[in-house]
Amino acid sequence: MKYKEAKQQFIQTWGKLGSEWGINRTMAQVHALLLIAPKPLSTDDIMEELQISRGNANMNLRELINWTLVSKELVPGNRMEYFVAEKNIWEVARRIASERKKREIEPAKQALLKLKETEGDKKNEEVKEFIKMMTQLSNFVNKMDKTVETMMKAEENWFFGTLFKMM
Amino acid sequence: MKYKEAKQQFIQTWGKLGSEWGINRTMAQVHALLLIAPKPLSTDDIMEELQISRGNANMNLRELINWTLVSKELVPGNRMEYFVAEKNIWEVARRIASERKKREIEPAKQALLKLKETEGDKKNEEVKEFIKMMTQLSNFVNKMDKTVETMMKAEENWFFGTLFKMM
DNA sequence: TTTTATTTTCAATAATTACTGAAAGTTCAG
DNA sequence: CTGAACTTTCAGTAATTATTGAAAATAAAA
Repeated sequence: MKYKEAKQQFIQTWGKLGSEWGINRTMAQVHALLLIAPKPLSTDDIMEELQISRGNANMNLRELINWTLVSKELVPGNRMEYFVAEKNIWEVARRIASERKKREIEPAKQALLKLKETEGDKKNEEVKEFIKMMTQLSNFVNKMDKTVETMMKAEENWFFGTLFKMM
Repeated sequence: MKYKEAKQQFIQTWGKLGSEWGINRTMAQVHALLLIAPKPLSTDDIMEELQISRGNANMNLRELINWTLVSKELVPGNRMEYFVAEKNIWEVARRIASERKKREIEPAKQALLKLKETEGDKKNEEVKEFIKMMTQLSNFVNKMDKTVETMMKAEENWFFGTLFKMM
């Protein structure tokens, strides 16, 4: 496969994967573009490559910056803003994990913790089942949370190395 | 908090978490309802509880069955279909991981593997950067894939136990 | 300061995704 | 068989989510 085709296919693949995991498709495509760019890209570069509007490009770039996956870079002698992505994939994975933990897991964890304390007749089958399930879920989410924390602190080779020794 | 309120809140929480991770909100809500149900539920029960149409309830139940998270259960002396969810959360997690691996990770993995073999001038900065990134991503996805495989075979206490010894 | 370049915002609109409800299909008791 | 009970499908519609583009805001240069 030729480079140009491969590039387009990567952008599509990354966009599709993102949208399957609840990430805006265009945001994932902008990320893909920056991941493979050997030099910083401007908003206009991104608009051109993905054929999207300035507003769309701008919003998704800001969002990628919020996710700490992309940062601004000043190109000397140039007023325009340029953007670069974090290129180390382990670091990328850690940052995504960290953001999703903060945005989605933690709130769910808090909610489950409260729900575990539901009042009610402990003899009632429904109430019993409910509390049992909330307890199970709460325990599980806590363990997943700790796993992500371990990952966030860990160095890649050590993490997977240790993990694969388990197998 | 009273049971009725807690139940509604759990359904909302689970639905929200699902939709944030690319799962149809209603499907997640049906799942929530079945997770806390002490007895099998009929399509009508679910329509009533979630205030949704028969078509919607039916489609989401089928989809949950495809995900192997829910199964049909025949209630003797009754023609109607009843549904139960797998209640062991570790098992639920394994099945979700297994399905997402199959549906989303594997295809991406295959695509990256092909893209790594992109032809082109190896002196060209863009081509060099592209191949470097595809190689990194491919390696990473392979490791994640293996991790999920380990998890799928493992018993919960052993898995988290071993993992937490790492910390 | 004024002008010009650039970024941000957001109301209007488009695109996508999800839902309804009734008709068609299936299953089973009589 | 036949008909009632129940399930599935899917065209039409509703709801949600994403995008555009132009005006407002900001920042740098003249």
